[in-house]
Parts: sequence; C-alpha cells; structure tokens
Amino acid sequence: MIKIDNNFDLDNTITCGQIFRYEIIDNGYIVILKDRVVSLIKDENYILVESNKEDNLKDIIYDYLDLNTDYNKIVDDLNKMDNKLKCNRGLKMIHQYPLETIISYIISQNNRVPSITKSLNLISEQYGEKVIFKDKEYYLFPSLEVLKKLSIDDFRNCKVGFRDKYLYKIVNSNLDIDKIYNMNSLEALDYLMDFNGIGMKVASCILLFAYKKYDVFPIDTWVKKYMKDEYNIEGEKNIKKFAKERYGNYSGLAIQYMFNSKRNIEVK
DNA sequence: CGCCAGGTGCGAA
DNA sequence: TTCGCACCTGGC
Repeated sequence: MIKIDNNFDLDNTITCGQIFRYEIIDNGYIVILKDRVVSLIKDENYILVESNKEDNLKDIIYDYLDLNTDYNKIVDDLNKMDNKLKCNRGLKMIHQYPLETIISYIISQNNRVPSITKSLNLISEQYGEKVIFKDKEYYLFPSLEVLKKLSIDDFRNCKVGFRDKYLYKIVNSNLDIDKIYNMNSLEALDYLMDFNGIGMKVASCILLFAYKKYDVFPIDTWVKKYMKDEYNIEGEKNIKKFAKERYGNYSGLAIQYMFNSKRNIEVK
C-alpha cells in the first residue's frame, strides 16, 4: 500500500467520462490498469492506493493519474489566455492503456456509456486475465495477441453490434500501438483515422486519453453548448479554429475543462 | 411500438 | 467535397 497526496479532484477525474471500467466503493474507486487492479481510497489527508500487484506501484499510479504534470502552471497559462475559462485545477487527464482505449472508443460510436462498459466487461471477462483483489474477481483487458484469436462473431457476442467488423479488422491489422507515441498529433490523427471505425471524434479521444496529446480534442454536445453560451461560437470548424488560436497546445485540456464545468453544472 | 445515443462509412449528387 | 442515411443494441 502507498499513500499519495489528496491535492486533486479524484471524483471528477475518475467519473468524468475518461474511463469506462471503474467501480465505486466506500470513499473511493477500483480502477483496472493494464496489468493490475488498483483501489483508490480517500483518507483524511491522503489517498490510499492498494493493488493486487504492488511492485512499482507509485510510479505506475503517478503515471496513470498524470500526477507528475504541473497542472497549476497549465491552468495559470490558460487563465492568462482566457480569464473566462473555468478550470477545475484538480481534474487530471488519465493516462490509459492504449489498446483498451482504442477498443473502447471504437465501441463508443453512436452508443451509450452503460452499453460501452458492458461490452468492455464482456470482452475482459471472456478473454482477459482474472485477478482476485480484496476477495472479488476482476478481469484485465486482453492483450492484442489474445484479441487476434477472436472471430467477428466473438466480438458480436460481446454486444458491440455493427462495430464487430471494425474491431476484428483493427486487431488483425498492422496496428502499431507504440509507434503512435512518437508521432505528432496530426500524424497520429491520420494514422488512426485510416482504420475503419475510427473517425475524428474517436481518434481525438484516443490521443487525448491514452497518448497525452493535449492539443487534440473531441467536440461533443456539452462543449458545443459551452462555446455557444460563453462565446456565441457555433459549428465544429469554428470551435476548432477558436480553440487552436486561443489555447494552442493546451486546447485539448481547455476543451476538457469546458466539458467538465458545463456537464457538472447542468447535471446538478 | 418509435426514437435515439459522446459517429462513421458509404454511395449519391 | 459535401450530404443523407443505415447501423447493433438497449432503455425510455
């Protein structure tokens, strides 16, 4: 077990829509990383972190929760560029396992969150490694090698619907997950969008949530509403232009703060 | 029942 | 290049 500082917004970070597979427990969450299951429990001054696999846990959780990045500096910079922007300083961009992220967001197209989570759990339960943690069963997301053995029908049986063929194709393609780290954002967008089932929205989510490309961003209804209400800007092209010009390399983060503030206000 | 959801690929103009 | 439509599934 390790302790990490409780100086960020764990609740929003976990629940704001970046990840699909997490469990709410007393005072915290269970999250599933590439190779282990981790509990994050709020104490008075700390967050207690436990896992079925404790080796290197601190480095791994710091990377996962992006705790090494100085968000205060980024937010200060963003506020200088735009004093209207409402930033939640405690919101972290989770650094997710790329393969699960790619599969997750392909499934997410024209789909609902509970249904996406269900499909990801079905894939994991049937083909991923079982982990016992605190007397409960969890399933890691299967590796690319394992996924290559699935047929289109195997995917269909995980309730992914018409996306079955997209998943089958990309898993059996020459997809190079690590190569994407070395690409700039435009190259990476092009690379990802060459795969069937990945368009602009899905590619943007993958790059922001798995590859820490803070200058790309998905535009959804919440962001559109924020831009309309605050700046009277409409249309994806105009939003993109505005964000790029105003926020530069941090436009992805800026958009995420917009999404988060709008969504949190409206939901309450 | 019909409608639609954190989109995308496809064919038609 | 842009536009409209179909698409699995599940919940209302």
